[in-house]
Amino acid sequence: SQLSSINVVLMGALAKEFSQAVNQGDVVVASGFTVGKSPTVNKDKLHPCNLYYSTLLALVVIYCPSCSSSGICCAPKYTYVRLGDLKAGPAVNVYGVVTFFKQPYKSRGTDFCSILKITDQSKKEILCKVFCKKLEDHPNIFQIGDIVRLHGVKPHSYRNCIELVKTFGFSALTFDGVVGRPVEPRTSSRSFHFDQDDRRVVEELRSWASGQGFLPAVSTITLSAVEPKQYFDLTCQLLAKAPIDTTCILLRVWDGTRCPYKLLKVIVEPDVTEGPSSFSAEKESVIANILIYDNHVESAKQLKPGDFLRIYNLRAIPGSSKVPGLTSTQAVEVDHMAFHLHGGTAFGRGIRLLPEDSPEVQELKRVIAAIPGDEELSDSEMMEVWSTPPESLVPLFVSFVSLTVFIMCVTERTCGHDVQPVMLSQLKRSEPGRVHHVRVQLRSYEPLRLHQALKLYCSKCTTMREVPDDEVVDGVFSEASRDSGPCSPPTWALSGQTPINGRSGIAGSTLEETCHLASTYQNIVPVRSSGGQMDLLDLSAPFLFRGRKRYYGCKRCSEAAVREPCAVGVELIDEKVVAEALGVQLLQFVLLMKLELQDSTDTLDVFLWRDAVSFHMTIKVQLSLHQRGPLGIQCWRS
DNA sequence: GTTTAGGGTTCG
Repeated sequence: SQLSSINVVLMGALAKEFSQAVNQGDVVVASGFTVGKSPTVNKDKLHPCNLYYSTLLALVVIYCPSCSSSGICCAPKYTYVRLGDLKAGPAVNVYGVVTFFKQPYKSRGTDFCSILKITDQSKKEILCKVFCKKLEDHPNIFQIGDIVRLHGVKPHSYRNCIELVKTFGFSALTFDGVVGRPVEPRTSSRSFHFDQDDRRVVEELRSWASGQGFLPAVSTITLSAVEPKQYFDLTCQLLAKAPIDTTCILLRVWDGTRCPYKLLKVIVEPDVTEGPSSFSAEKESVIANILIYDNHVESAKQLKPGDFLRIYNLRAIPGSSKVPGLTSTQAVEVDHMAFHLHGGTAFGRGIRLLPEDSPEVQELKRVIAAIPGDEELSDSEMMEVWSTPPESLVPLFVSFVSLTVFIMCVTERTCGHDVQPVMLSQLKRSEPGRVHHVRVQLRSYEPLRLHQALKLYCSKCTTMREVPDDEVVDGVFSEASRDSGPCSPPTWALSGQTPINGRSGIAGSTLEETCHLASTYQNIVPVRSSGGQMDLLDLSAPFLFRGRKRYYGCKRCSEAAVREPCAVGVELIDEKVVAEALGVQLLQFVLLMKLELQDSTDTLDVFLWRDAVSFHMTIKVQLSLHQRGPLGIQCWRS
């Protein structure tokens, strides 16, 4: 229509309230009206449509431009029916305390189905059935005792009982049911009506329910309190997960407490594990392996390491346990506690993600933070990570998809905190060598993976090179083994006490064998036979293996030869001692990053590089999980 | 203005 006016039809209490409040010239905002044909269009030639008041949704706000008075809200009062007064008939609105619930699950039809039972002061217990395609439209219930407000539910009679079924105009708000907690509605609705009366209803239901005794004394059980054969709800953080077979997925979780029973170990391939494939022995001892079956596999697939979860109706199974997907060669562990989430939805069985800001997650975070030794990675642990072959780091960092870099301040030794920030355009015009502060936005950064930032640096010739990947190193090893002929190693090289080791005299060892040896011997120097003499490998490969760490030498600056290290009187034979003995110029691990910064005036490329061991001071880097916040590992380097 | 499910432990 070209017409710029339209009729709005109000009825009932809203019409009365509106007529008392409105004045000519007021601005009116009408929301939630339905559009219908105007029956008078032929007579009045006005707009062919009218806006009609709809009982469940209409809201009118009046604003007076001349006096700038605040808007007057003429929303109709929603009316709520006591559960004891429900009769089969048109849609109603209700409040109730949740006494039973099933997480939304995929129905055989087109929607997800939520089942809940609610009660109120009338003590009538009513079953509610909610069918919605979108998960977020379902009531967001975490535990028994939560309070729901349901709009647009239709009372039906089924087997002589009144049930409520979601109908058109359905919406749900959920509240924590604990007396004293903030009254904050959980909902995906962008707008909803909630006022002091609603608050009062929630608080009344809370205090009524607290005296009724149907709320569980402890809402969930921790790993430390779980008993064999028990069914329980577990609030926990997901650390890693791995598929077992088509009907089973493994979740590795912890809740910050130690289970008094031995926990089932499940061995899976590291390359199918999402999240770290292993943890320190200390951490492993508090990690529970949970086998998730059948219909729950689908929801488990959506979870990410770092997520906080509640698993409902988990079963603790003592004794031997057959794990699907494992071959007969893997020993079945007897007397270890296994946790199963069986198929089906009986007893509310299911998994749900808990939001970061929920009191349960806040509490869980406190408990986890208090576990000794689980602070952020120490420098040595970080170094451990950095000097590990990049491939094995990938699972650890694959989830770090967003990298935020805060330029905090330059260290006190080089400038003071009173330096005023300058714009980038100004900075680019200034003379070199001066110290500046900038306040900028990070536009992009490279590399995207932390391990890719790791380089090898020679402090003598100041060149930098990439850390070779295993394929390259493998090549050097097999090349060396082809060359190997007989040679007589010096006697000192055969002793397990010395830092020199190699399968000299026969053939060179493979990279894999060397890594294996490195777990037994403190220092492994791979060697090859060259003209009957023992020689070092090409310096493209590490010249030294110490545990999981590998050390490299500079090809340009080393004058390498196999010599006995003069380790007499030296207590610790470390990489420096070995490098010196072999005439190898040791390469340092450094971190190199490129940042693209911008402000309103210009952009600037910044290269950061630093000794990996003392990477701190100038930059504070927060690595965070992009998805849903919580972190398996939160790294703050400062 | 349809259907789905309509609570009540797997069977690994």
